[in-house]
Amino acid sequence: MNRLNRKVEYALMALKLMAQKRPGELTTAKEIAETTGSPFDATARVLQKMAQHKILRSEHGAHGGYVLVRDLSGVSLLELSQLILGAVKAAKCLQNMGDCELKDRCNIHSPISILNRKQEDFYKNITLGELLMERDRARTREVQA
Amino acid sequence: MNRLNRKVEYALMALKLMAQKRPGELTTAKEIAETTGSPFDATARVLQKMAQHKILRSEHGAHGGYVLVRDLSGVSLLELSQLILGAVKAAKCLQNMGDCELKDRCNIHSPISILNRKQEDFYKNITLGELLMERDRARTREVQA
DNA sequence: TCAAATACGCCTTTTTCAGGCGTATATGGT
DNA sequence: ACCATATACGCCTGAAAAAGGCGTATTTGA
Ligand code: SF4
Ligand code: SF4
Repeated sequence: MNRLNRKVEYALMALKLMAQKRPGELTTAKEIAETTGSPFDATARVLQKMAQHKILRSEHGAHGGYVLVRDLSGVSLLELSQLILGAVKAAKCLQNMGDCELKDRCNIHSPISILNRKQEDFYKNITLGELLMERDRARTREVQA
Repeated sequence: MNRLNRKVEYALMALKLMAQKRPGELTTAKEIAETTGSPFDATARVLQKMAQHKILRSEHGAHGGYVLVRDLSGVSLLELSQLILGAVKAAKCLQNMGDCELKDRCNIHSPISILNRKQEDFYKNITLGELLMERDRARTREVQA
């Protein structure tokens, strides 16, 4: 249904790259942008956001960079999206400071709120660990197909 | 995560309204737009789309209108979204005719495709019936909380 | 002192979303 | 026959959101 935000994609690419490194090894925004092809500025911004939220640790100055400090199996896709995008709800009226001009005549408030809850549960249960570290996912998919 | 498209909201409002009527009773786009406060044109368009896909039946001319012809418990939110929005995938590269400029260097193809599949499954399992006909949903929620 | 890196705010461009307009067509009432 | 009221549909414009570039400050190792 919904297309993944580009910034979230950049974050996932960066995390995937960093997860493949030796523990403690630093990665620069430049390196990430160059290997993935993503724009430097946008990449740098999501790295900063993730550092603020303690998913990464940043080191300033020359030979600086970022390093993964949280176990990705403990980070949900919901958390990642929220820290990058801010809380995104299923409808305007649920959003923080959201004012929908239909709010008085609207007849789907409770369906929308139910859906919102289900969506949050769904994304909360997808961890970046399981998403990015697909070991023998190929085999699994063949079996399912 | 993702905000529901406005057209889909209009469709849900219309369906909810029509589901509350006597079986076979016609509802006009004008009535729906006026009672829900949604813009007439946008509402009319989603009604036409739903009629094309045989969720509604339309009657032309004076005293015309729309009537629900499918059991909403057999219609998924995925189906509704697809017929209104067209197939929407989790990323550009999965979209029909989608060309992502990163596709060769991108390192999250398979995570994205896994996510896409999960999302589709999720929305496929939400029926409009369960979403719109919330009988004693209030009680249910209290118990869960 | 310089080079390389993070940090951050602002701005423009691009793309998508939302919705209005015009017009054709169908149909029942008068 | 004519008109009022509906659906059907394509096109176009304006608003909103997404995407991303620019400038600059700060940190730090060589
Ligand atoms: S339309 Fe109804 S549900 Fe959607 S945002 Fe406005 S009030 Fe909330
Ligand atoms: S970034 Fe990777 S996943 Fe996202 S669209 Fe481009 S290719 Fe597909």
